[in-house]
Order: sequence, then C-alpha cells, then structure tokens
Amino acid sequence: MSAPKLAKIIDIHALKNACSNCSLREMCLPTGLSQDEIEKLDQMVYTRKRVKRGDSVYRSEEKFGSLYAVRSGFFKTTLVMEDGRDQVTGFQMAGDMLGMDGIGSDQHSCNAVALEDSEVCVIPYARLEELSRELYVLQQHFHKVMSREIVREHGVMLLLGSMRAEERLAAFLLNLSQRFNSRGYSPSEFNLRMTREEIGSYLGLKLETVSRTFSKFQEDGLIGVQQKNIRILDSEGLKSVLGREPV
Amino acid sequence: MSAPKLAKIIDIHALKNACSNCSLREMCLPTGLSQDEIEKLDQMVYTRKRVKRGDSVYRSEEKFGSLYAVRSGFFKTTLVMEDGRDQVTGFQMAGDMLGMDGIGSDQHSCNAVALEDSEVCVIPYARLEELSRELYVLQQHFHKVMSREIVREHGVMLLLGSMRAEERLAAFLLNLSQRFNSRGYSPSEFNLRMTREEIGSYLGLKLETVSRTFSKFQEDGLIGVQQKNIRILDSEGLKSVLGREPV
DNA sequence: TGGGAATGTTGATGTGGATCAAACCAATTC
DNA sequence: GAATTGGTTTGATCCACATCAACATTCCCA
Repeated sequence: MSAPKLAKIIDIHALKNACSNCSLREMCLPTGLSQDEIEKLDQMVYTRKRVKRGDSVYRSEEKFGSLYAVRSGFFKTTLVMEDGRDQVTGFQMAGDMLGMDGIGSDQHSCNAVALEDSEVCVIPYARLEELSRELYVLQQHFHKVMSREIVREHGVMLLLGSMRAEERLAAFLLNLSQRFNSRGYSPSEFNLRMTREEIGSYLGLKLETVSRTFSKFQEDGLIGVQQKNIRILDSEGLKSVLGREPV
Repeated sequence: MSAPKLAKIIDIHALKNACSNCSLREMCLPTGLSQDEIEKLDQMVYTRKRVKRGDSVYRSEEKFGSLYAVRSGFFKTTLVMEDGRDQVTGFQMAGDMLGMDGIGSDQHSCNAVALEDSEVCVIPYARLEELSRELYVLQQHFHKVMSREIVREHGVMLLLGSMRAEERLAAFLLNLSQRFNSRGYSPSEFNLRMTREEIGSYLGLKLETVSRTFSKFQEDGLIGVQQKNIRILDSEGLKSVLGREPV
C-alpha cells in the first residue's frame, strides 16, 4: 500500500548494523539484556528505510503494520482537519518511536514527515508483540515507551491549554535542549530542523508570534537566534519565564 | 502510601461480580475469548474500590502499581503546574481506563478525581503484564487501549491548538454524546458531571466563555441547557459548527 | 429548613496574539 | 550574478477571548 518508491530497503544484518551494536540502543531498546536476549532482539528489526526530507514514513488512514524507531534525522507528526487546517503533534529525533497511533484502529491517524534526510528502523508490529510475550524486559520497555508518549502529550495539553506565548516557546526550547543533551549533543547550541510555522503549529501560535517571541528572548539576553541556529545563553532565565505572571 | 481511608476494598468474587459477567466487558476487556481464557481473566481483578465524589483514585507523584477500570461514575484527570495553575486532561466514564500515565516512570503524573460517587476495578499492573504474556488477545487489547489514549490526546491537541471556542465546545459535546451513546445512554440528553470551570480547563477556555457559548448554542437552537442538563437538539448543526469559518 | 458557599449567567471593558502587509534574507537555480 | 523561491522579521491594526464585576441560582449540610 504505502508507496515503496520512498523506501530504500536495506538488509541490516548484511550491513552489520543490528540493534545489538547500535549506538541508540539505550534510547529505543531495553537495557541489561543477556547475550541470548540481545540475539533475539536482533531478529526484530529486519530493515531500515531511508526517508528523504519532505517524504513520509506513513500517512494518515494508511494501514498500520510497523512501528519505526528513528535512527537518524528529524521528523514531525501532523494531523489534518477536514477543512485543511493542520497541526503538528510532535517532533521526533534519533531514538524516538513513530507509529504507535496506528495500533488502536489498525490504521495510522497522523502523518510522519521527515524534516531532513533521515533513516528509520522498521519494527514489524506482529514481531514486536510476539517477542514481547517472550521477553519480559521488552514488554516492559515497550509499555514504558507508550506510557511516556501519553505523558508527553499531557504536557503538550498543559502547554496549549494554560500557557502564554512566551511560556510555550520557552518550554519548547528547554525541551529541545534537554533532548539534544541526552543524545550527546550540545544543549546550548543547536540547529532547528523545523520552520517558524511548524513551531507555531505545534505550540498553537502563528509564525509571526513565534518570530517576535524569539526576538524578544534575544533582546532579553536569554538566547541568540540567527535563523535556524539557536544558542541558549541563559537557561535559568528561560526556566523562569515558565510560570511567570504576565508582565 | 496512598490513603486507604478512601478505599473500601471489596472481594469481587464473593460478590459474584467477576469480569466474566460484568456488563462493561466489551468496553474494557477483549471480546471473543474462550471459557478458559475468561476464567484466567477473572484472576486479574481482585478488588473494587469505591471512590467518593471529590476523592482521588491516585495522585501525581504517588507510586504506580495498578491500573483502574472505571466501573461506574465519572472522573477527571488533572495536571498541576508548579505555580498552581492546573489543567484537566481528560474525563473518564464507565469502561474507561485510568492510570496508564504511571507506567513509564513508575509513578503517577496526574491526579484522578471522582466527579461523583464512583467505583473502579483495581488491575494490579504486574498481574496484567503477566497475563498479557499468556493471552494474546489481552496483550493486543491492552496495546489498543494505550494507543487509543494517544490518539485521543492527539485530538485534544488539535482542539486546543487549532480550534476556536465554539468549535471546541461543539467537539466536546459531540464527543460526550457519542460516548454516552456507546454505553447505552441517550446521546441527545445527559447530565454534565463537571462544572463550567472544569470544562473550560479541559478546553483551554475560561468558565465565562464556556457559559456564554452554551447560551449562544441555545439561542441558535442547537442545544437546550439548564444548568448541568444538556439536550442536543440539532446534532448536525453542532457538527457544522466544527470547521466553520469565523463569522 | 435556612443560610452560606459554590456554581452559573450576563454585561462592560481590556488585551494578547491574530491578521494584514511590506520588507528582508539565504539558498537555489539558471 | 540576476532571478526565483521559501522562510523570517517587523510594524500597524483588529478581534476573540480574558478579565472584572454584579447578580442569580443551586447545592449543601449544620
């Protein structure tokens, strides 16, 4: 069904790139496995898939069959309303999981679009179910991943429902910073992969508001912005924007 | 840890109230099980717990140990920010599942509060994990329940991020109506269990806006409102509020 | 059963962020 | 290196919803 022209299928084992020696193992798989268990896990991911910037891993309404672990690159997930309005529901980077929205109804309910040339590991869902009945740690890990997605979305609901523009953007930047950090990149300087419009869509703001707020943070000495390049100059200051009464 | 003064523990088997003959079975458990499997399932839920209006099933930061299926009554889940602002993240009724937020970090990340005297079935999480390794249908069902929660939250994000006040309230009413309907209650007349403030908190609006919008819908002949009693007079009209350009 | 608190309605006014509009900038492409 | 394109910034104005305020109604439980 899903257009295979976008998918360049790779046999990972041939590439000696199995999960067992993937640098992202601690991000997307359980830790503390025996050699035995690790070998079982390697059987879970047969293929990788390259996704070019702008292409989708899956689209809304498509039949669900696999989960995808981001191996490299950057994604957004979007929902589209009947009238065309759309909303970004998340940004995913290396180690994050895509596709869990599809399990409940056996078809995907959002679009997963690459914001730069990326690569995902394809995890056939039936295989994951099967293996997680055998491996307790895998079952446990998978449940945690889903639960954390629920909690992340709670956080976004809080942001969209209760925060002002400045708070939303500060929370967004701090979250990105923390995620880059936990992947071994600098928490204080990074490049945004998404446009102002995509940030706005995620945060429930218009792109002009995002731009103005960036400028304001810059004037206040909290960050340095140059187009997509962000330097966080005062992360404590940013944190104190959160929960501050409107001026 | 969690105050047991709130919990009146009941031995369900003594009450002949096992899952196997619960009227909510199709809502909260997999269907199409053999007699054998049903008997296994009955071992999953040992206890029920009564929760009085205003009391909590669990609170944020509490250690996670069980999931809870709403047996009767009505709940809200809320998040609280450091500065005291809080936000309702969901309303749960009979057949809905509570507590999945706790799996990822082994502690709850929101409060689950009864909006009326209610009863929940306690599902020890370790037991659920164990059984779902044995029973494929249970595993599958549980994964679907979590996935649907993710999709539901996507919907709320869309609502909070992209809809205007009237659209939010229309979507809210239609959702409630549909949920009452699928539980065998009237989709066109029901009683709200939550206050205007709680609705507003869920929808990212102030209570005054909720009240005004109810009044407007009433003037337009879409609904009848009398305090907490709602009659849906024109559900097609309500649907057409969704996605309508601002007047 | 009455009185006070909680909840709900409605009006008047204010404001944060949206909208509209015009440059500006960086990266491709020819 | 001029032209095109996609993205960003900034200013002026507007409006949907918030805020503030007064009053009405309902719910409790003492």
